[in-house]
Amino acid sequence: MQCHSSSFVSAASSVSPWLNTGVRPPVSLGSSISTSVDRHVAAQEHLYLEGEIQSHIFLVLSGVIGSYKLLPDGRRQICAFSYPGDILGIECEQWHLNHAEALSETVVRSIPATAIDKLIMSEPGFGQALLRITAMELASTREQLLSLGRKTAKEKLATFLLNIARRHALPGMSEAQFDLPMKRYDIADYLGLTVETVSRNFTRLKTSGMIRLVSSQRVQVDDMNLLEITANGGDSIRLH
Amino acid sequence: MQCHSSSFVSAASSVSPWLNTGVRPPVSLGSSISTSVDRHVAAQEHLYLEGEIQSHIFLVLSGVIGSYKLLPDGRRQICAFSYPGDILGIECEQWHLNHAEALSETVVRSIPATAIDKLIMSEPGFGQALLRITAMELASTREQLLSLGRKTAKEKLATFLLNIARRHALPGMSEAQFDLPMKRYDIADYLGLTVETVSRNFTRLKTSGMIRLVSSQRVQVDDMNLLEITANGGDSIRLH
DNA sequence: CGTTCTCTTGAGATCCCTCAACACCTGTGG
DNA sequence: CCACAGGTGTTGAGGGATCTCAAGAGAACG
Repeated sequence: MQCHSSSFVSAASSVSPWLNTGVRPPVSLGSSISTSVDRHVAAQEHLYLEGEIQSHIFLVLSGVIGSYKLLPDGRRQICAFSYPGDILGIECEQWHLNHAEALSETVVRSIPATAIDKLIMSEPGFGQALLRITAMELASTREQLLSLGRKTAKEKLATFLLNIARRHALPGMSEAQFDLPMKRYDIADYLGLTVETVSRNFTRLKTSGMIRLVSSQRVQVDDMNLLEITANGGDSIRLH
Repeated sequence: MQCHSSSFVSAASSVSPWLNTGVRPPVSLGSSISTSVDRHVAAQEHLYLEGEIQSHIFLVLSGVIGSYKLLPDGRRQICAFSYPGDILGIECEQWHLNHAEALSETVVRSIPATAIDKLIMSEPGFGQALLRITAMELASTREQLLSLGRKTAKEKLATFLLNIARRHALPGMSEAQFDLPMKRYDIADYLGLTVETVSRNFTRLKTSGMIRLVSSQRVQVDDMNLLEITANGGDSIRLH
């Protein structure tokens, strides 16, 4: 289930000021990492478990990985979905602080931690790239905090769909239609809701004319504008 | 209201592998930064606003800073409290992605972004220290996601109090009693609740014998063990 | 063409929110 | 010294969004 690859990500990030100066180019990691390995991961298979020593970091090539935490009684919170192009597994400790599970059939490129360490020390721009990746992850996690803490179920779902739509709009692809690579149960655990509430709110978004479900896994956005307004709570009449 | 200081944080972090090898020392930033300035900030005063260009990063010396996001209708989510010793203001963009407000009278050391950039490029261990700080911030934000998404009000408050107690236990201080440097309203916006619910659950924790309120701002923990169990949902009988 | 998994829909229960009143504290001015 | 005002915290009553429990509808697969 493994095939070797000679390079990690093609473009190397240059050495440049991190904070205040200069343009911030899209992040891409290091130069050639001869030890990286592409690995096929079946749906439901785990990449790592909480508490395990962090031996690799991963670049998602296809599919989705869910990083999640559990409470003792089984309640689950998915902290992040990692889509193709995303990096996961960078931790502040030597062991992993959450579980990582493939939510669909997935291919990841796994890079040994030792290789990362070498690059950090040898290639000056590499550490900056890692910092930028981590800071971006932090920013989107904070965005998710706002969603979990202060948005209604309908707003949460609209926000989630909007984010996926935008991510799909990157190349020349239409942002109007896309696949949801994860199950309703996973969406629920990401949004801090139950499956039933997620399903009910899909229906509400359909009824409001924002989206259609081509299939239960494929979404067609009919009114991107209204979806965006809904995501930010703009359709509710709240005075404050 | 400003007094100059000659150094930022005394200890310099050394150049060492980031990921898998070696011990991970407690983080401390850079060597002498001659341009850093200590600044007194009144309660309710803002350090920066969302969208502003990021000109400085800040080290909290005393008090608390709240980093928060707003929805158009005024709903607020505090993403993080920054206590003495914490760094805030590291962003993945050139502008700030959230507001930062002093929640009590506060003193911060502000370091110009230009100085940070110089250190990143000149001192090899510095970028690693920033990376570790950001990764730690990400880890605690994910912990907060679990709280917001999956915990009950009582569990959220217990988790919050437990975290503060642990933070205060660091030197030789007792973790049993401490001040809450922020208002109920801020705690509510941090936990995704209303002030009333926060207040009611303070009462519930009191009634359960876990804590006492010396004053409304000062907490005495009587049963740390039970508090911890409550924080992780262990006192509710849930089978799953 | 069952079996299983997933998704949707319904009905009732529950936790938290909303609205409201009151208690407490502090500072101010009479 | 007291009256008052404003900010803060607590408590109560009722309502509503989401959860729980339950059943049925679709889709995937051997």
